[in-house]
Amino acid sequence: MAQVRPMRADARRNRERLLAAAVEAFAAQGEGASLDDIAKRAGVGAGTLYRHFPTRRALLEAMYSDRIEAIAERAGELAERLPAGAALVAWLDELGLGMIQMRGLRALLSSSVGGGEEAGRGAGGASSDCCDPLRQAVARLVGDAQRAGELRRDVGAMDVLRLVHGVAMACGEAVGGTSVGDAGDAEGAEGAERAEDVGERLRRYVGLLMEGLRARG
Amino acid sequence: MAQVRPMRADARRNRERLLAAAVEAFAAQGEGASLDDIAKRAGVGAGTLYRHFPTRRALLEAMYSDRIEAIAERAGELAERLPAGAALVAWLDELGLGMIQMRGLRALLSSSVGGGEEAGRGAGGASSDCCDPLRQAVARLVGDAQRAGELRRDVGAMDVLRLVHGVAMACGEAVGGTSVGDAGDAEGAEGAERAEDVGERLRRYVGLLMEGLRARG
DNA sequence: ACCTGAACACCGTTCAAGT
DNA sequence: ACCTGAACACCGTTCAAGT
Repeated sequence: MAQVRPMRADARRNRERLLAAAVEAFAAQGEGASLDDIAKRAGVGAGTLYRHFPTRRALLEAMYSDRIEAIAERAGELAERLPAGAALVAWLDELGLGMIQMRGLRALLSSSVGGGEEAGRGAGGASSDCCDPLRQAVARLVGDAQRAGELRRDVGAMDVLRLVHGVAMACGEAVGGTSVGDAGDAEGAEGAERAEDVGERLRRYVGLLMEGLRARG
Repeated sequence: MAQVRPMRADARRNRERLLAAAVEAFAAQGEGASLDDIAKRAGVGAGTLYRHFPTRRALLEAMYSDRIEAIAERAGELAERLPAGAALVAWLDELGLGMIQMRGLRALLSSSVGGGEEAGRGAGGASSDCCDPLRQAVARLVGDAQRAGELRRDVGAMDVLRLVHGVAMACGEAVGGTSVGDAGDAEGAEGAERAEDVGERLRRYVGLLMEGLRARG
């Protein structure tokens, strides 16, 4: 699992630089930022990027895997502190906010959850997946809520994940952090909204959704 | 609104050919089919495509405007034949199925509804929009259902549109009609599912969603 | 008035040559 | 073992030349 032999010092440094540049680029230009551009920002050759991250998806996974695991771990904390139904709602809010903040994560989950066609699945063993921790987390919370009689028993964990994913995608685009002074359209980020507004909308939508998923007494 | 002067015969013919080729290409290759390819299929020069459809979005709008209007008109029929709540559900099912069948329509609605970043809004007067008929249709059905006491009054028509759009996006990719024998991955359309399965899932999800949106008596 | 297709810019991806 | 960067293929877009 871990590297058999530690990476050469320059390789490790390049890897870090690439990841940092990628975070910047995706934040500023959204998904589909130019890979060539990322390599240049990082000050490495294009080939080096491909050596470390053979696909765009691999790069996204590396960027977000820490954050994904952190979100997955929150499930355990919430499950301890809150009743099962509330824990599920709270966790889904956090997941949705994560997807709104990290544009790339949406594409990842998209292909991981069977949602869309962006960020094509890697060729090969399609099964192992960076979103596995999320799947496990939602399975646990959904199971708890069902056993507690707070959630319909005719929906599965994947249904819940898919629905929240869809809702988050439908919530709109929050205006990104460091938007570079693009020479493009005037009027600034047309159509984008204040991050808080989008976040609030997400919570409303997750609430409505949960209303439908709640077990009827 | 209508053409001031009728198009020259060859122009009209090319336009038809381009639309037919586009329908084929989008069905076979999904969104983001090559525009150059579409021009070649249609047997016209690349410049001709741009003359008729300056942006990818313009092409998609022209392709789907008939279908969009047909769906919008269904709202009136359903409103006459069914109680307000049932009419809304039935119409949302049809809209969702439309979005699943027409991959391009999802991207259109995405940008139209403030959902995603695909299919960038056309520069210029962003207000007029091919999805206006859908907006009007949903506004009518939502209003009816609210007046009939069958729908919460704290949600707006756009909320409903966004939610159903999100749910449809989350439903997964139906396997397309005429999938050309691509030399790509083995195993056929990996991850795509039988159209009926996706359609059934959509109906389930719309049902769950409506459960949350229903007015509590 | 409209069409053609060569030309240009840009991006992803590969690979021979370097250290 | 890893990096570089030129080279290639592909796609969107424009525009001078044609009819």
